[in-house]
Amino acid sequence: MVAYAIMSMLEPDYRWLEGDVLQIAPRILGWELESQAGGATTAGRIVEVEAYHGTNDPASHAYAGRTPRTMPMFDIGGTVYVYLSYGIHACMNIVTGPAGEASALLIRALEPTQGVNIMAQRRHTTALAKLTTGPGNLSQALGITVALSDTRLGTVLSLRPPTTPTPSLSIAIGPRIGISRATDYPWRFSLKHNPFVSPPRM
DNA sequence: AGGGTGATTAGG
DNA sequence: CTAATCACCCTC
Repeated sequence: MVAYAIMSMLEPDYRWLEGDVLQIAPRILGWELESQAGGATTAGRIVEVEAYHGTNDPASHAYAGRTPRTMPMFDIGGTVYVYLSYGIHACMNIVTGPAGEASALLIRALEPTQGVNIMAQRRHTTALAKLTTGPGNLSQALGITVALSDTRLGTVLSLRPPTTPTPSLSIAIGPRIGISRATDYPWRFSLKHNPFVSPPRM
């Protein structure tokens, strides 16, 4: 009992990520994504995500079934899935749902909260607006690489809840960006009027 | 609007 | 082995 209480304090509870990805997507806005990668603490509030809905979503990497790369997507909610895009950009996803479902949220933009100087060094710019906007850019800022794929939230990467809940009226919903299939699904979620959301803003 | 960049995947 | 395809980003 005591051991369980201590474990609960040390390990944040990510079981809420085992639900439906389309329910979780708006809820995760406002949460802080914190990284200990590279021996420094960097973090930002999540302001934009896209939902990828398992093996039935033509735009999802899981659509083709289980492959070596996408294996983490088939693990339980709270697993981290990072893939390399166009040979350059590491893009980070948080897996949702039960094991076998392969749904995930692509983190598309953050509002910087911790380690701004380090992020500026890694991004080779001091422009705050360019640090953590776009999935490849935020990974570079937080030191996220494909080496972190198939890890679990609560190790190198972790989530911290928002201080105030996000009103549903302040959430914009629209089609996903940069895909060639299922382009009409309204599965992109962002905070309205937030300057760190990637273009096109909604 | 166009191109760099290289892993990943299916197909021969 | 080859070739196509990319859940991107920067510069022009």
